Amino acid sequence: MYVKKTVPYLNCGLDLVGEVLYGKWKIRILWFIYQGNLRPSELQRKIPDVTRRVLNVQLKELEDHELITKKIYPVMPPKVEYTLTDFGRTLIPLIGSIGLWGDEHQERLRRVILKHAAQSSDQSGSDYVADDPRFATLPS
Amino acid sequence: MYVKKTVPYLNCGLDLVGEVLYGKWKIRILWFIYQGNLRPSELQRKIPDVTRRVLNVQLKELEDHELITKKIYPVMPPKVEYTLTDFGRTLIPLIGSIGLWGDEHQERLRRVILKHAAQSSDQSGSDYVADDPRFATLPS
DNA sequence: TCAGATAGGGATAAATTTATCCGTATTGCC
DNA sequence: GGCAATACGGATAAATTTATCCCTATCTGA
Repeated sequence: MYVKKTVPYLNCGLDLVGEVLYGKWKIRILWFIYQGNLRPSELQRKIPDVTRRVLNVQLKELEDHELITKKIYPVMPPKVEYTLTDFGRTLIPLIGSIGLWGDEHQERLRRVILKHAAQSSDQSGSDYVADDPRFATLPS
Repeated sequence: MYVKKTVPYLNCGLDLVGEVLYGKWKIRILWFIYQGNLRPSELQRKIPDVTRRVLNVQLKELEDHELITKKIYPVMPPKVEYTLTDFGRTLIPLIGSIGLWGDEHQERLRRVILKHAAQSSDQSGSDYVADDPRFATLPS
């Protein structure tokens, strides 16, 4: 298991949230669990792009951070279910709003994301350069 | 400049948001700009743990994604200011709520984060294993 | 008997992100 | 003159995250 070499930066609430929610699939995993996809195999079908390995790793971290709970049924073939903890559930409204914002701005987001991905060589260089003569020298 | 080798996963609003907000310092940068810290040097003082290099990289991405605007004053020594775009500003309420949630749950977050960081070898293994005999075999 | 479903995880590779180091420029201050 | 402040970005290294590959187990159904 990989162990961090740098110390986390925990100054404000935003930093703390980052620490537990930063992970490529974490927010989506929480959301799908909330939607009733409790078993790892169900989650994987919902998010085909994660590999099972990575899904397990992120689930473990969410569990360590007490956002979800793992329940192992001692049966064969194996059965495991994850559920949101009360703590994890308090995040749902936030995740909901974030998803909503994304949906509302879907087109624009898709445009800007695709524009600056891969080989799209955009040379517009649209930085605004103030040409106001007052700024010819920095006001002290 | 690094160019991605994998295609982005853009199925729902949540995926889209992830694409523009995923970056160790991005949310905090947006927040500090919102708070009036417009110049790169001011931002760096607010977030001492980012290096100027990385700060520039993330600012560039936020700019590419149209969340902030860069204004260059042609003066010497150089002066640059970033501002939230109207689009970027629509994110502020969300970021505000996230930060609030983090503040509210500050203690718990700090605890779970520190517990599972670095060398803290916790062997509690608190997974819940159902011992209900009904699950001795999987119900079909 | 063999494929497929279920779930887990070690070792390792690849991708990505973040950090370090250094060089460019100019002005002002001691 | 030397040093700090302002800002930018290439080359490269280190850290971190994510992915690939492979092996373990058992049961069901074709």
